[in-house]
Amino acid sequence: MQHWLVKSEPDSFSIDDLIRKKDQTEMWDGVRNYQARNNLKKMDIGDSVFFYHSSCKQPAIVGIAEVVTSHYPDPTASNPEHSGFDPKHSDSKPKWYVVDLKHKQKFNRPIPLSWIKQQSELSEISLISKGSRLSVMPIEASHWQYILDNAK
DNA sequence: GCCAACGTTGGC
DNA sequence: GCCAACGTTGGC
Repeated sequence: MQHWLVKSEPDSFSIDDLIRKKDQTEMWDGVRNYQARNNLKKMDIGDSVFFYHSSCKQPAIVGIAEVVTSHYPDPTASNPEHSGFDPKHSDSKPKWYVVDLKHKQKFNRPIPLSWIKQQSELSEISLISKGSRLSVMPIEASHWQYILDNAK
């Protein structure tokens, strides 16, 4: 099993929004970056995902979701009415993909970015290293475990 | 609101 | 294929 981290701006879609969804599940659409997309395509059903709040007062990992589908074409990319529309994308020749994510756990204590930066054990984590602006990134098992142990 | 760090675009 | 210009992300 692999571990991941996805970012979301809580003003647009927060972990509480995910919890309120039917089956606590949401199609994770709108990824329009090749590296992030490639990460998305590597996701397997059952993989665990940190839910990260970005561009807000306290950027932090706020909980865990689970991958419940394999990747499939992003329907918002083939909808001209949608802001994520891409004329180079089609259902027969998809360019962009989504997976469905299901809520699993919300931390009592979010893990702030500021704390993560202070941990020498996490100095190599993808979240704070080069290319850290990706909205979908892999997390090493050791980093995952270290964060979990401090989340409770 | 600023700006660093990227990614993307497009002229050549 | 290079690279300048531009756009976006996201912390601060």
